[in-house]
Amino acid sequence: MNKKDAGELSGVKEIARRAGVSAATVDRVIHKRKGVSNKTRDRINAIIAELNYQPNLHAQRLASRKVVHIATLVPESSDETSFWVGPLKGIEEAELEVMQYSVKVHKYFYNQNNKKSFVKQAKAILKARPDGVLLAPSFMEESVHFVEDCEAQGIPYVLMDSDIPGRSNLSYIGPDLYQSGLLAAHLSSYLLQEGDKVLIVNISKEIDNDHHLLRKEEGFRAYYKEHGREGIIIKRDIHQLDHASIEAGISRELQRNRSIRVIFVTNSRVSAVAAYVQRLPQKVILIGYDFLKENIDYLHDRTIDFLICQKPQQQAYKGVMALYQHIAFSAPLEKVHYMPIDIITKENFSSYEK
Amino acid sequence: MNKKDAGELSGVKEIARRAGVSAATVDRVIHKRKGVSNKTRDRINAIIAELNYQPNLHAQRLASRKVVHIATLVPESSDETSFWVGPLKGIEEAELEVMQYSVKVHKYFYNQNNKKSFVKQAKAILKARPDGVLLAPSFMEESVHFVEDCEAQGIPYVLMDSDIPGRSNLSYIGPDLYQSGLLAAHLSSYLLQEGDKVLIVNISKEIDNDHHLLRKEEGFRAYYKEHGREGIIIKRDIHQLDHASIEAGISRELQRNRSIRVIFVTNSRVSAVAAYVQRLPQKVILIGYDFLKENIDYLHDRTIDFLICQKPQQQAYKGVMALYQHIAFSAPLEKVHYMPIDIITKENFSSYEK
DNA sequence: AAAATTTACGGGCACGTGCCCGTAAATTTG
DNA sequence: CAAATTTACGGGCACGTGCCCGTAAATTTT
Repeated sequence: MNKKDAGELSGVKEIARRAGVSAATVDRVIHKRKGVSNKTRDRINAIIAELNYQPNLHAQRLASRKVVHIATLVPESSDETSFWVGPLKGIEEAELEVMQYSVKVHKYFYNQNNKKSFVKQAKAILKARPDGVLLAPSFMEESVHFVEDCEAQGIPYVLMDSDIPGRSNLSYIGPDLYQSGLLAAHLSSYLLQEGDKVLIVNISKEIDNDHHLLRKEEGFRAYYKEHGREGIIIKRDIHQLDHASIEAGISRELQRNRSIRVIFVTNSRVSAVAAYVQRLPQKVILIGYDFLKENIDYLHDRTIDFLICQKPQQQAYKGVMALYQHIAFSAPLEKVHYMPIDIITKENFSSYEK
Repeated sequence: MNKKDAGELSGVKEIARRAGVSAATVDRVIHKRKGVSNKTRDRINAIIAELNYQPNLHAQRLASRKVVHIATLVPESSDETSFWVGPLKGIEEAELEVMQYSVKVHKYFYNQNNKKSFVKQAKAILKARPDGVLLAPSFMEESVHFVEDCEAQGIPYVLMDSDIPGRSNLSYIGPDLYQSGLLAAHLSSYLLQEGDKVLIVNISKEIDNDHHLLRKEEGFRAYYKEHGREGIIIKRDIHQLDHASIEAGISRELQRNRSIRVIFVTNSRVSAVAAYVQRLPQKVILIGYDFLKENIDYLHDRTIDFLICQKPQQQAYKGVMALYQHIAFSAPLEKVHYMPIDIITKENFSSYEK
């Protein structure tokens, strides 16, 4: 680690020297503040372009006396699913990393089965006027509303886990749900023998509003349609989340159709299905979603064969970081950032990075 | 973005105030320099612990007048495989990110088929005395030697892509090769019907020295051994890299054994196998390694069914960054950091993050 | 043409840390 | 016990940027 060759100055001072002005004037040009004659401004801008000046982020952040406020709005983790523990960890990881640099993260939570709680929290955020918002939308109509309010107030926001269909021009970090369904279909296609059937299972209180499930199912069906084998798909919607209802739904389908060999559960509730499937005499292949304790347990004893996962923790982490970079350093917000689609099996789950 | 509530000081100055000394003295304690009485040192250390003081990295980096030199030693990308383009990109990505902060990355390359070139480059690095080294080892004996020299000179180093078997206590970022073979076996097990066989293909000039291939094969075999089905495995080593030799090797096995249904190629040369398999009348399932243009093309037309991949670009990026963090901020070097094992198919390759 | 205002710019401090240099006080040496 | 040396500490500048404040010069108003 050698000493730096000192001597020539760099950054704003170097620009100032070349332009024959003071650093303060260069600063005014960079920040587009007034108080500089057009002539000087042009001269300085030319030099900035010529040197391809990039500000030193360390110095910038150090000198800035601003506190950045970021608000996050995600579901609280419930008994029904521990999925949201992951994103929360991601948020906290990011928080820990940036908090010593004058950034505050304000965490808001809503109940996934309760629209009102979402609206209430959204209102609270708007009142607090943060510098940026990370949102995991669940209730489509209300989410659209909230996002519009943010735009009206000029608050940048990032969506995660699920986008809002039909709306472009916003920043999204999360899975490509359609591709994810396609992939599940591709995987399952290898496992089917002549005459076998596939059962798609949607488990949600509001399936019709659940963009997540619907989009995955679309992708899944699209694959078999492309291959002219739509006929082998059977589908079952289950609107109650308790184990008894789920078991009843699945067992009915299995009795009705003996040749079901693969079950594709479109979300993380796959463990509830596994609890039933485990007790069956015949082997049924189970494909589901998300790296959760309860799912991994069934993966471990091979009741669940594949889990598809999209790094929920990293999603949230990246969401917060992207916002921070955008606000603090005016870095551009990527329009869409699809997370990789990971396939987890008994063999590789131990090295899976959340 | 509000103004920060000014008033109370923070960092070193706050510690100094509480201890009733100057900031310079605190600084001496932090950096373990002499010139402080034991009494004062203890008092200051207590306060540091109490406040859980973490230095401001922005200020630290800004104030430091050191230039950090990092050397990287990886294979040059050849006609035979474009694999090393990925890691190189990762290195350059990291370089771009840190170069404005007084970090210089010096890139050295060797020819994978030429031990001497490796030794020569290694020597050149030692002579340049960098602050850290990122190494992708190929020739085991020579790599061990190089690593020992680094240790002797006190230069921290990180291995990537392949570790050195039997040596612990070094930093490694890359795949868990054994697990990777296990996973391939698990995948393949779903695709086999009664009576089918699996063909393992190793393609390398120095198979016996190639830790990569051997370790993957071990994992693969272990899976079938565990399930009492070792008998279905057939193996073929191919020592020449040209297409004709590869084709000859594969076709011989296929003729000898008509029930081969799955071919597992233990490295990125799978595309050469695909070129042959594509022309066969029957469908053979192909599993191979690495996200390369030539492999993706065959994935796209479904000649290759699965590619296993371990984010080569990210490996290199993380390697450089880990070194930088370690040297510049004396962050700890993780002993082992296994990259996730990703399964790439036609459906998900477009969202794969290298 | 003098006064009031606006424009255009420079000086200088602050952010938190690293580190050189100067100097009283403590200790060792003659 | 004075002189030489060592120890223990404080002062202060630098890193590159942000931004407040002061002030000549240019422009407008009376």
